[in-house]
Amino acid sequence: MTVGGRSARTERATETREAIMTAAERLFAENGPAAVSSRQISEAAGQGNNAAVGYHFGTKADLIRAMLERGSGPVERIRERILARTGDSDDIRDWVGCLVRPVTEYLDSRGVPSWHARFVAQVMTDPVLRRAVSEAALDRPPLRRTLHELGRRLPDLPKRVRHERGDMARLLIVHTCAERERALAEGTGTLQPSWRHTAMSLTDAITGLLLAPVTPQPPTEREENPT
Amino acid sequence: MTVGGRSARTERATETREAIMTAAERLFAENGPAAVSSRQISEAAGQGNNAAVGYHFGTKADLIRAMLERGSGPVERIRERILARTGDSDDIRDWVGCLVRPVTEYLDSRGVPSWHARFVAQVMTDPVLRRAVSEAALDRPPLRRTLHELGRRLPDLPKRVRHERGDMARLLIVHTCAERERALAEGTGTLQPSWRHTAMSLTDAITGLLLAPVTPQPPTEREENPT
DNA sequence: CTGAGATTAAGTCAAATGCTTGAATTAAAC
DNA sequence: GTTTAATTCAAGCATTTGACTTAATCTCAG
Repeated sequence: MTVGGRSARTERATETREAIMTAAERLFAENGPAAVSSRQISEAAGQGNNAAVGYHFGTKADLIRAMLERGSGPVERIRERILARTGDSDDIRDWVGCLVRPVTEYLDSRGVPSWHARFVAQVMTDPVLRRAVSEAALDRPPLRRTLHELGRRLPDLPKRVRHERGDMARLLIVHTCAERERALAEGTGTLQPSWRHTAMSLTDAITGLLLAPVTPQPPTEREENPT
Repeated sequence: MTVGGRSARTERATETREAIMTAAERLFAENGPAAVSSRQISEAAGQGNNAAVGYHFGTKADLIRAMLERGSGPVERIRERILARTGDSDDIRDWVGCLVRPVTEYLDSRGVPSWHARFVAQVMTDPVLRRAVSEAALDRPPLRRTLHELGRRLPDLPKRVRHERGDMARLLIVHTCAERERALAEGTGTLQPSWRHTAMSLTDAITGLLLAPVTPQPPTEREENPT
């Protein structure tokens, strides 16, 4: 029966796809996406077939898109759960937490070592891959709602400043998590850099960042010389 | 005369080296360091010799190190100038400016389009290249002094928190500048995302980040249930 | 139980890459 | 004016890569 598409054949294929994505995540995180060939990924996934990536995903960019999808699903589910528990709190930190915690808790759930944060950071930084992220990870309803609710509770900033600081918060979450993940994997941190602690640090920092006073723009361009 | 080592021959070589680094900066920023071959760089630099990179720099990692050096020199010189003008101000924003402005002003001096910020961001994110950055860009005396003076004026944070937030500030500067540089190059920004404006935004944000209140650590691990 | 379609295995091939080599060019040194 | 060393050029080599092809294996509907 093809009920639910769960035939043994599609299941086998799904296992292979998962194996490929898991292997790719590690290889990408360790070497950078551009430095890893589809061949290597297929081999690392235990597939004698060196064209397995091509067969199951198409191009390497397609594989990366699928990997981003795989991650953003669980993250958004966690966000929905936290969002529900947050209700209509007026504490800005709660809403920043809705931004941060889904990511850290997902990474926590992946155990140590995890590779996903480093993988995402690399993809986001790559000039040709970066656009795949916005399509896959941004524009999810729970995230949009979080941003909306957070925005309503922020002191009224100029639109432009709000946008800039949103970008900075995003950069901070992605890259800080990547660094923590590395520290966690290498066991380098002298102190426990747990994901719970990381979430708290990030929440503190981003809250401060969003609430920071805005230096008024000089109306026109002037050379710096504030006497 | 070999006075000052400025013979015509070494000068020619220096020109070639500069041409290679300039071409590499653009290619790296546009495609990512791993996706660009030494051959391509040599060709883009106008060298008929496809081995020019190898001859002048050695491996690609050596080239990247040289490129980082080339950038960090001017940046640190600007920092010294700003540092001198800052004197012993007690305004934290002034000291954060000593962190931010050398970078933005250097990028400003490179005109539009520039590629250096994107190049550095990529190198910093690459798992194998990243260590080259710390050696080349960090550990410069003016930067160390800035961090020291800034630290003295910060409210006393736990050592660990201070370190974490320093890392975040660094991430923020590097990646925000990279994004602005891209926006500037693409002319995408609906509003003027000038480097002066970027410096101000970053200074505001980082100041807020550094001064943010610290949520006290729970002494032991507890499950989240803040009711 | 059998055949069709899906999946995996194994190998081929042209193009690209890093590295090396030797010849040609150039300008300083004698 | 010849020698010498630094630099540039052009080609070659072993390896890798992505795309493609062919064959073997597996699943399951009829």
